[in-house]
Amino acid sequence: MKQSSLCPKFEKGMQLLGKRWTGLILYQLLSGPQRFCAIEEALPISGRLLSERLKDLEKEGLVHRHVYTDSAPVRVEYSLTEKGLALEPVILGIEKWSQAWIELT
Amino acid sequence: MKQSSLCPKFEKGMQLLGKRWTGLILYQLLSGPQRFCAIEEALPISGRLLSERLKDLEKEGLVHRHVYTDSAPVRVEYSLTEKGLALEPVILGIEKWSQAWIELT
DNA sequence: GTAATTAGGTTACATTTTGTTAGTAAGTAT
DNA sequence: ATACTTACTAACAAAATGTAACCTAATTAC
Repeated sequence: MKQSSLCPKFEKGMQLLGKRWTGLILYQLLSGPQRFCAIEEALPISGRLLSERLKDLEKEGLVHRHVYTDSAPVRVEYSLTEKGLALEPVILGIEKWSQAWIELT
Repeated sequence: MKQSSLCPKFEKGMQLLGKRWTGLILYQLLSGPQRFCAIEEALPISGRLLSERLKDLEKEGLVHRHVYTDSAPVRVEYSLTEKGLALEPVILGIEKWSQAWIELT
């Protein structure tokens, strides 16, 4: 791997979205705060990876994690931060492009 | 992995962009048709993977491959198809988001 | 009291995908 | 004949992913 003349911010941003599941998880959260199991059911992703991705996204500040300790079993809700929400147009753009251009085999 | 109620077109589109390097390769081609070695130099990607990704993108119809046999050594030029070019706003959107929100550690 | 259930994970391990390095084919230049 | 170039491909190690089983703590069913 060589040096690139790419903007490091852009490179990092692409690395985030260019990771499997990230886009779909963010898309799912666009419809509102959701619990772990709700996201797991909505996407064809396994619990292991969902957990891993949510941890990444939280670390990068795109997703917020809120634990409700009042009820049991514990409920954990994930929601988009301002930074995550700022990706909405991009994600909806991908959705539109897919509708327009992708053909199913 | 479970069933999802996701739109299959969107899922496939995300799968494309959610593959490592795809976004950066398309970004690079936005600046015009380019040769294999030019893309390789512009991005921190190895020849093996660049070759693999370009083959994928060609198969999906986002990229066109043109071989110039007149000169030697052979020149191969890659360019965006209409379908690939249609992703321009999305890719530039990711660039803008990265500039605005990514902080370098 | 014992067993089963639920939510949100984690561990262990097989399979795939990546990254790295070396090598190939066809045609030039020396 | 030897070296050099472009655009790859083969071989193999390292990392990421998919799959299944298990864990903890509280709650309910029997």
